[in-house]
Amino acid sequence: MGRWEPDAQGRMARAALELYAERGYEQTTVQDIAERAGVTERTYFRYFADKREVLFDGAHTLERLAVAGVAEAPADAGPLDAAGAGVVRGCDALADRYERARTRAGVVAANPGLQERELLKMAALGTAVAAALRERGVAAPAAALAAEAAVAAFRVGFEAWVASDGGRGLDDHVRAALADLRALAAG
Amino acid sequence: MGRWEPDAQGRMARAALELYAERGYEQTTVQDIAERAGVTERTYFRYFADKREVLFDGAHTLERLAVAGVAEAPADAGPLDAAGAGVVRGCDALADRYERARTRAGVVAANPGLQERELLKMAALGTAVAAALRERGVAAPAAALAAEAAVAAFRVGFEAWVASDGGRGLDDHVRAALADLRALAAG
DNA sequence: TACGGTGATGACAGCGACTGACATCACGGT
DNA sequence: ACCGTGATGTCAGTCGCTGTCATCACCGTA
Repeated sequence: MGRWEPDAQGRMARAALELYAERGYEQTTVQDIAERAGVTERTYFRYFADKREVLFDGAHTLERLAVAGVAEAPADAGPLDAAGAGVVRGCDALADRYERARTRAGVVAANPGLQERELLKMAALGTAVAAALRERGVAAPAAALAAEAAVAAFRVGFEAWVASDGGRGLDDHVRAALADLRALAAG
Repeated sequence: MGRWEPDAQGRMARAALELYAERGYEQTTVQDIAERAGVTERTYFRYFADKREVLFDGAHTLERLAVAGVAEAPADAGPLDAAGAGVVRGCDALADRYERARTRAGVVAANPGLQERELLKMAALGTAVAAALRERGVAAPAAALAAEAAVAAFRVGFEAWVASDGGRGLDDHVRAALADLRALAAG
């Protein structure tokens, strides 16, 4: 693999997921990833902030979709409805990547450090959704709570999805979690 | 400070918070903390797993209180009520430490790495509360969602507390967030 | 008092994550 | 053929973190 092969970032992301899944996150060095991708360690750190970030380069897409979903929710939808519409829209970012999502979820579940990063991304998603809600005129505290609740439902739905056989879509699971949440709060 | 002065852990925790607040987390080395506490770097890592953990040694107390609060909630309380009672009970762990909590919150807010750790602790709190709810006979999915929601309310309440002048107690803010959450879900 | 066991600490070497500085390379335009 | 530009390689260095072993203070016991 030459020095100027295209898609260095994609090669590194794939190499990292493979290695993390094969031998574990801690047993993989950044140099291992760089070698498999045909670059040097220094180049890795030009694309990814640290050893973990390579697993989270799709987070931005998810966030962008969710914000769009909130903005385009019906005008008469309440805060929780709008936030729910956002995270359901975000599901499009992962819809056709069930296998990869499953592998990745297994890697993350096996390492607390990676869980930390995932939680930070989810928190950022919540912040973005909350901002989108305020854009709709929702008051700040209600926006924060509705966003947090919707993101919690997304997480629960995501976990159910990767634990399933993939027969139903991620969005189905997330919608079910949102419905559960409403039932809970009412009870 | 001699080699065998008592309360090495407490000294290190105080030194770390001071240094993180004075010059920032990244500008502080573990050796700086160890020196101010009168120990060596190696001793630091015998008490704390890493450079961040020194700010989170109270998390266990919070978790234990919350679990007790859930277990002792009225038998006829719903899942969200019981989870809410848990996080309200957890407030006792911080009730008389407003100043320290404020300083610590500022340090954490200034560093994404510390936010990650805080999120992990909150997730662990949610897991523990969910387990306590299942102990009460709540079904697994409902327990997870109720716990997540209650922890979200705790976080919102905590943020309001440290942003306030400390006139009202942390538990007041958390109770208000829980009430907001109910109103939201109903709307 | 002398002695030995025990737990905490210090000293040291080493790996790996991450960064800054500078050289080098491929490519496109002139 | 030349040059500017951006991506990459090379190198040195700091810091987080760990394993290993020696050392120290304390405590019980003879």
